[in-house]
Amino acid sequence: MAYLSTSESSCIIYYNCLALLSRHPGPDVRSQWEEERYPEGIKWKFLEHKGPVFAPPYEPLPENVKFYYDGKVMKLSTKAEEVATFFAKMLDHEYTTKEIFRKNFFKDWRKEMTSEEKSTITNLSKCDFTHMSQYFKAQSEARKQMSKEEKQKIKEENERLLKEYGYCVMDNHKERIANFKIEPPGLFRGRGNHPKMGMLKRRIMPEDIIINCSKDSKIPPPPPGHKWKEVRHDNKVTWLVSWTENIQGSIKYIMLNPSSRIKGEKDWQKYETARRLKKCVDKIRNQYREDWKSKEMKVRQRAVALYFIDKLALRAGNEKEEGETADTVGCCSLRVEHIKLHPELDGQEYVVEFDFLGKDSIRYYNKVPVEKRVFKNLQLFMENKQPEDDLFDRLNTSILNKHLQDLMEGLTAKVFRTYNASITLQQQLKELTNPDDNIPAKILSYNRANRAVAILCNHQRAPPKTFEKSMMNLQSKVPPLAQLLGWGRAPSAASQDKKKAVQRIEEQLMKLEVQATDREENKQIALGTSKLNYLDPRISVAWCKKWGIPIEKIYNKTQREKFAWAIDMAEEDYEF
DNA sequence: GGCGGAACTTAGTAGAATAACG
DNA sequence: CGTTATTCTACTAAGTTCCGCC
Repeated sequence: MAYLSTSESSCIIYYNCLALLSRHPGPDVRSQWEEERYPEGIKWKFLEHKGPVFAPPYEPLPENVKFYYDGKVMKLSTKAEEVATFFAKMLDHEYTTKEIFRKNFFKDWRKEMTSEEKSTITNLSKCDFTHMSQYFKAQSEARKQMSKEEKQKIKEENERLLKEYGYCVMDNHKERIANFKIEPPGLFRGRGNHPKMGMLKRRIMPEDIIINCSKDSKIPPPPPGHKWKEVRHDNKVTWLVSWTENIQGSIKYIMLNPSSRIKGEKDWQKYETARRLKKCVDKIRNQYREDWKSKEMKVRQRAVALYFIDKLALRAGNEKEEGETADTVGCCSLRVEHIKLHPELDGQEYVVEFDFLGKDSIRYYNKVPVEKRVFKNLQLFMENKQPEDDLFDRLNTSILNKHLQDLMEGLTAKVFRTYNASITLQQQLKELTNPDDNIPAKILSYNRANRAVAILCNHQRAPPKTFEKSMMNLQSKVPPLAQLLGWGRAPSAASQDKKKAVQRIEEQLMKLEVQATDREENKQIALGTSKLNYLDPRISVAWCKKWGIPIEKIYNKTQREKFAWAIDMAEEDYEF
């Protein structure tokens, strides 16, 4: 078959094949196609790459850059100095004032010291890193001031590195690697109130590295004088390189770029699963509403949790090991203290007030009117419990997902987020797009639809530091234009040229207003995450085709590469 | 079921690159 | 053309899911 072709053009054939399938997205067709290519969990047949790029070795500080302990100059050993520089580089950051950060840092730093240093340096507060810090600031300033030629040289070196290490060959396709550089050593910066913040992330050596590639490929050589930890040939996984990180003891991977076949296919599959949910979501909703009445507490809890996941797009919420990570929760791990019940609030009945920290310690705050049965169940679940007790004490993600699997093949909690995000975009686009609008106004509508999803998924960002100023700048452009318009309108018998000029200015003015509105509404909302991970790109592609919007207005270059499959397959009548 | 490990997706942010401005 | 605002990319942390073992 065409898509098994090994020729250079097979990439195009592959996409065409996807396009063909998209018009007949039956499960048999796809599994047939997948089986042909990769029987039972086989991810590739050939994989060749150059291995990772290691962090540059530590360069000791120049002699004249001093570290002071208790007011006196102290020369540090190379190892201790390196760790000290990590701290010095973060001196301006709030992190370095936090008790936990300082405690963790100091403990790990001491491990790198010589016994002499260890006996001298016993109090972090007596350490003076300011000179080191100033040196680094000067360095980064100097980097900014570099000449064009010097900057060009660095750029070329980066390009060389990318060219040599940034690509691999997987099944006859040259693919871009997402992260071919090994994470450099430094101080761990967790998000939120992380118990391990400030700990030393150690330097990764070739001896830590597991290489994964095919037997018949050219195996990447370790750096001279070094050995890999292991070379394996596991084609049931997609990663090229892995190592174990020392903070949480978890495994890190080097994998392919989102533009790669293997990621694109998976992404497509994800949206197909969400579309299958669309077909049975009504039935599932009826089912969980029935389950609210169940005799079994476990079933009731499951049904209420699922209602939250569906209605509020909450994450599943796995249990976490206490003291290992920041205290954050998702649906199944909600505690009594995270919700407040209001039989009546602001004229609404049965309101649940949510207030908890979710992924990345982003706060979820929401007041939601729920159905009476849900409310009564919640009261029941909270009876005789302490604030720190689990709300759903008979439930976890594994129980929930097992149940979901029974309702639909491939259904898990996160599919609801994908489904609700994508269906919301589609609905909002239908509702908000005004056919008579010009392109900028239509794009504003698109962004608003996107924003509705971001709000649903609680995708927040810190307001940009220059937000107020940039708003002012934008506003200040309006009066001169308006004035110009006032002049242009005055003569009653305006020439053809003048009319055109007026029209142009009106357009500019309108564009400006649209821009200002968009920016204001976007202050604390991050659109990127939903765009990249939750919205079926075919919805956006179809919308662009339908309204004659250039796809570049919606997706930048990287995004177009990631969504190449969708851009190729979706027609203007695509329905999620 | 409970647990730990492995693999993979999803997440916000810092800083680089690029565009807009004067 | 240099400076500043905005956009994009790289980075890596933090989730979810699945699987094998007891």
